[in-house]
Formats: sequence, structure tokens, C-alpha cells
Amino acid sequence: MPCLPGGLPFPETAAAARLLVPELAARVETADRIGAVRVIGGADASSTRFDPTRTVHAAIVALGWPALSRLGEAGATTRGGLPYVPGLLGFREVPALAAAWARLDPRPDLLLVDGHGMAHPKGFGIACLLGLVLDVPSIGVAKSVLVGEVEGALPDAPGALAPLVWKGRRIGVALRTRRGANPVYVSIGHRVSEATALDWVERCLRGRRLPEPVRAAHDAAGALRLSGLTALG
DNA sequence: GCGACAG
DNA sequence: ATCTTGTCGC
Repeated sequence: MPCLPGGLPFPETAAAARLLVPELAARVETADRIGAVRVIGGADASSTRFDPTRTVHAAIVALGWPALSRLGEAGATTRGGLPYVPGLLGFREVPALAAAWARLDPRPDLLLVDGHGMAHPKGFGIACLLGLVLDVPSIGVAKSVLVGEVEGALPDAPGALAPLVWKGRRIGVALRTRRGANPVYVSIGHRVSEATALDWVERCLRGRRLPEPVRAAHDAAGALRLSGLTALG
């Protein structure tokens, strides 16, 4: 039950969410406005497929930079929110993520979010919404495309890049993080430029396909779902 | 109208 | 997102 910037109530229906997107998207900052990054975070959520109760288990991990050592972790569970609707993922997961954030210590200076940022039909993916709600610099890291297409070739070599374009606009970038693996799609979340976003994603890879903060958050969210089913949430 | 569709 | 062990390749 977080609050949207401007004191707006969090939408409880997909229709309400859609109406809010334009004004929220207008608040997204695409230029760098980040302080010193001493703690970098990863955010992700886990849920059970076909769950009529719409339970969402979210986790945010706090890792120290540059060691990427685990400094903190927090989880939270919500029920009865929005179902998954392509384009509105943030409205489903952010309430749980915001609750996790409230319990987290230390608080990350930068957040890597599992899912798109501006590489979204309305330029407002989950990384944008979370960054806006928490007022924290954020980056979108997705494992597949929502809209747009990768322009040109993407060599099968670590570090290879190719723009993700949609309707003639560059909305993000495909990054080959590992040889032989599908690329990840990086886009602006909030208060972080695309170039800076790419830098941080690459610096957090540690030789794997997904940046460590996202990997850690994914694991934490999954563990919370498995154990949280019988314990407190 | 049909197909696509983050997680 | 999740169901799931072993297996192929670098």
C-alpha cells in the first residue's frame, strides 16, 4: 500500500493504472542524478502461477560496492493486488517491493530491477515506477523483449551491444553478457542515463548472464515464496 | 480482426 | 512467473 508520488493513491485496477501512466511517465528522470554508490541493490518478485489469491513475494537485496558482498536483505508479501498484465507489471509488484524497501537496511544508492524501465510501450516499465515511488536511482534489466526490436547484429561475444528500437525510437539496449546466452535488455529506470545504466550492469556481471544484484534478488524472492508459504510473510 | 505480450 | 534432471558445450 505505497503511495504514488504526489500523494496519489496506488491504483487497484488495471484501468486505473493505465490512466495514471502518462503523468507518472512524465516524472521519470532520464539524466544522471545519483550520489556516490556505496550500496547497490537488486529487486525482484516471485509468485505462483495460476494463483487466484494473487500473492506476490518481493525481495530487495543490498550489496556493497565494489565487493558485491551481501549487506542486507528484506522481503515482503502482498495479496489481492493486480494480476499480471503485460505493460502493467510494475503495478502488480511494486507494492510488495516498496514494503520490502521499508524494511531494508542499509538502503541501496542504486537499484537494479528485474524487468524493463523505459523499454516499454509507454516508456514506463517497472524500473521506472519503482524508482519513482522510492525516489531512488533505478535501472531496468529484462531477460526478454516487451516491445521493439534489436537493431542490427548482436555478436555472440560478451560486451556486444545493439540498440533496442521501437517506433523509430531508441528505448534501451540489448547487451550480450555471456557467450552463447540470450542477451539482457537494459533501459533507463529513473535518475540514471542509459550509458550509466549500462556501466553499472556490466560492472555487476561477475561473469554471469544476469548482474549479481538481480540474481541475488531473484533467489531471495524465490526462497521467500517457498518458505513464506508456511511462515510469516 | 489477429497476433504479441517484461514477470 | 513456474513446472524440473540431466546433459551438452565452452
